Amino acid sequence: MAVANTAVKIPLEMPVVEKRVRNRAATEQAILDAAKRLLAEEGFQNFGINAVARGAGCDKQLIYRYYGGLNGLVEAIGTDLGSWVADRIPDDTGGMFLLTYGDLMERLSLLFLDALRADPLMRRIVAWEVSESSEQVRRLSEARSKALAGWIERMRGSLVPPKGVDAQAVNAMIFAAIQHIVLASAVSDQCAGLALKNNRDWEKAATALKRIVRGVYG
Amino acid sequence: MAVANTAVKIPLEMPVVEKRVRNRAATEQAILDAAKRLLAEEGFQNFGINAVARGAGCDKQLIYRYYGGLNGLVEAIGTDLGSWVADRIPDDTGGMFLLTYGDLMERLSLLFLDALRADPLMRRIVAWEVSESSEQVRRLSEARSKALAGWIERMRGSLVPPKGVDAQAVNAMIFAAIQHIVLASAVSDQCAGLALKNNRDWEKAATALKRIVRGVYG
DNA sequence: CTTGCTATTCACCGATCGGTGACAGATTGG
DNA sequence: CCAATCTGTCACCGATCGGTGAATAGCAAG
Repeated sequence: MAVANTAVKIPLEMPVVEKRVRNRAATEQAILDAAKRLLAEEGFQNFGINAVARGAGCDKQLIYRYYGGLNGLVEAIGTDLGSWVADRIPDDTGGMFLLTYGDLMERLSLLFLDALRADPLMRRIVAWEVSESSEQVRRLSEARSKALAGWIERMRGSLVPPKGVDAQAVNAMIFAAIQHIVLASAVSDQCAGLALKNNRDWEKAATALKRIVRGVYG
Repeated sequence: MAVANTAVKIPLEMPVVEKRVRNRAATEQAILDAAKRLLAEEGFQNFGINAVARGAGCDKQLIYRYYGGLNGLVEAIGTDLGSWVADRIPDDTGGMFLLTYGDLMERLSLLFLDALRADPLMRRIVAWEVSESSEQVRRLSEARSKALAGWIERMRGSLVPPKGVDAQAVNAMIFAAIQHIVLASAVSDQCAGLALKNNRDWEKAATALKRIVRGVYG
């Protein structure tokens, strides 16, 4: 093909364009950060290659190069999740003496409730978990539940549940309740007729939660 | 524009195409059915005009004409939801005498658990509710919670919760637990470490649920 | 049969999606 | 200095999305 006009465009006024430095590590981090931010703020619905690249301010090709596509990127998010949990939920008893299993579960429940309320990324992941059954989300889900189980185990210490109670099943119910109520509140400020807007509402929820725990474990 | 070649294609072998009768009412119903089927089977993720039209075997234009687009269609689904609930959850006490509020809540919890487990459409809607905050899903959500509240009210009869317990908050927790555990089981056969595959597993869940209810309401 | 009316289909639009191949500029090793 | 390598950009692909205007096919009354 004949070259007709190769006139180079020379901008008369040099735009002080941010000199994008060549730095793979920084770019990888920017991509990962953008992915987490996007997922936390927009949810999994419009979470895709194009959106992440846009958010990271780089070309989507780099996501393929550095993470092997969305799958790898999601996996990287999952890897982060461990420290994420450790950073956000206290690992000690807060100076309290947890004498009984009931004490423990009450504290765990309230801590988990507050932590989930404060963590949009976690919330989006939980919502994703119950909405889709792809390999991607399965990995994320595993990472999350593993981190959570580790936290619980560390907090449990040597306390054991009372005999005659299927603690695993009961606790699953309790944690399920917390997760659902927090998810519901995040999208509609209520759950099953219970308002969940101000702190007053959440006090009521926390009290109900305590009552349930104490009703089972004493 | 000059007509160059208007040769009409005449298929040599007449395909025995299903003679599509002209019947607006039937088409509307087919569209609504396809929408419910699609939502129940595929979830809200790929729920759109094109998919519904494909599922109903008609052109998407008809969805705009008859329902005014996806919004109207979703609203129609919501309208159906009332009878949907009434059809699937028993409205009487099943021959049992519910003497106490605890009896009532235990029965309601187990009925709701089974009903939700057996109803994929409801499950998808609940998952949708906690994943998105659009106007569409808000309408659906309202219809669902209204139907549910009505059912509970009918079942409640004259029973009143014990004094000293915030029944609204506690019940919200209980229903939240049921919803989340059923949603989780539908996508991953487990919830918070508790397996939820066979009937044995569900027995454990039901027992835990009863224990929680009895722990609060006696 | 002709003339409407209505149900239904068809063709096309612009936007966005995930994905890929080719290229440009900076860096580095010989 | 040149050549290879690495980082980053760009243009393009086919598919699908929601949405719309126009044409077509069947029915009913005149």
